[in-house]
Amino acid sequence: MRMAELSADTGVPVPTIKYYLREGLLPPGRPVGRNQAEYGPAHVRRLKLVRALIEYGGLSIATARALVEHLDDPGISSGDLLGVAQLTVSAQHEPPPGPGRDAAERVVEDLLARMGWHDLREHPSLPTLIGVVVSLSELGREDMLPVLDDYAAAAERVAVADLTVVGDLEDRERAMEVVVLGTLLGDALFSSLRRLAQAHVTRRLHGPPTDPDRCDEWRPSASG
Amino acid sequence: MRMAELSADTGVPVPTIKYYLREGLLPPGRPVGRNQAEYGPAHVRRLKLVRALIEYGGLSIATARALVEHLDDPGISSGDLLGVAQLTVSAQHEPPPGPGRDAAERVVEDLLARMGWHDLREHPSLPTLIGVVVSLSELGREDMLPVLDDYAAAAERVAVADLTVVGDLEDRERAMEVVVLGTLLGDALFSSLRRLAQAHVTRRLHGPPTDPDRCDEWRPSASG
DNA sequence: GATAGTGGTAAGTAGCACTATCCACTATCC
DNA sequence: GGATAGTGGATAGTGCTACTTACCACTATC
Repeated sequence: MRMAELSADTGVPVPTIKYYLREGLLPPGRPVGRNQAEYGPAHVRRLKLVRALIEYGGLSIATARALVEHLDDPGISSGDLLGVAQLTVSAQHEPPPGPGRDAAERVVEDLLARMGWHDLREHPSLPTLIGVVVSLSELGREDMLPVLDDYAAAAERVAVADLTVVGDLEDRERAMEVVVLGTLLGDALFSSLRRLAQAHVTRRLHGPPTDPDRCDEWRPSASG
Repeated sequence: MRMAELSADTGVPVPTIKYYLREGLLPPGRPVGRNQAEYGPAHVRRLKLVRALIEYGGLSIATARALVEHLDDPGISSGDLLGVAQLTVSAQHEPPPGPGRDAAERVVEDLLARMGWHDLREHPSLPTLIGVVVSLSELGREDMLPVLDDYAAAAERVAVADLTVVGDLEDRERAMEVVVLGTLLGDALFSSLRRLAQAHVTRRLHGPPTDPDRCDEWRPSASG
């Protein structure tokens, strides 16, 4: 398989494939002659994986590279990879110190205690969680904090489902892929479902949108 | 209140405030003299809101502007705003047509039917959902599709919690804010909680990460 | 033997989110 | 009342990212 076929199979333009090769997102093909190389199904797969991570997982090129490097690393377990995937994907939003932050930390600590989630003080997602709570408090929206318990319960349910799928696999390479895809595409999956569920629940509670002139705002048009 | 105080209260640099004023993210102050203007608490609030939307909601400047424009629009209900918020925040990922897409559409349709979610055919989040399913199928990860039911059930639980908070409010302006914040910061909130839950569940099932040398990869360091 | 395609590299581009600089003017402090 | 810092407003520039274009010597194919 040459580059044109690789491009056709994945929908990724040839110059972009060259770029990904340069950036190490895609391993080079098996060289065959001075300026010819052979690509296989593994390249198609990797390219689709990278595109999915970037498009739906919202990863940057650099983050995607870090992830696929770990994917190729034989000395890493799927549990470790989960941590790496989580780290690479969590933007570090260190909230500014102050009384607001201290209060938010207490809120989050209490939540973790209620859930029975222990020893997560070092987790890279904690600062983001605390930062969101700080923002909500500064905006005077403490009335939104009680939903944290519902969110956490739902999150635990999702996590159990995630880990169950991984647990069924003994093939290490596949397990790693499931971890990465589950962590990253799972976010996109869940937020889509959340929006759909919101629409469903809203309609059940309040009926359809009140202003018929605005229904077209649900369609893809402007202001994206 | 002058610009310097506005900057001090929010942590946003003065040139950035000027930029936001130019871009319409922040309404101009009440003019007082030829080159002086007065800002109030509403400006502080709006600025914090915008920062939260951008930082934790991941919105672009253009999307944030579209949202705050709708926030100021008196002729829009909170139900409509939910739709607008969802639309502005959902990146439109139209998956390419083909047999893979048809199959994915059927998978999603069945899921919606099982959940009892009707009349969502036009919802802007559907293409994203279908796109993720297409990606998973193309990567041969159909074994991840069964978790969709768990995700959807969790999403419904979260949506009910979301809408309950909104329903408690009669003040329209506050309700709109809750909708926007809930939709956008809720994503960040939930994915943080999901990662924490994954860590918790993983540890309960498999014990701590196997390779102690890799534990430092949980800390913020490289490869972001 | 003409043409299209190949791998590889260097340079260019478009968009985004600021940031710097300048301006005439004003408020404030000594 | 004069120096200084700050104001609103505009234009231009910056740094980054994710490609895209252009070019090269070479090769496969018609």
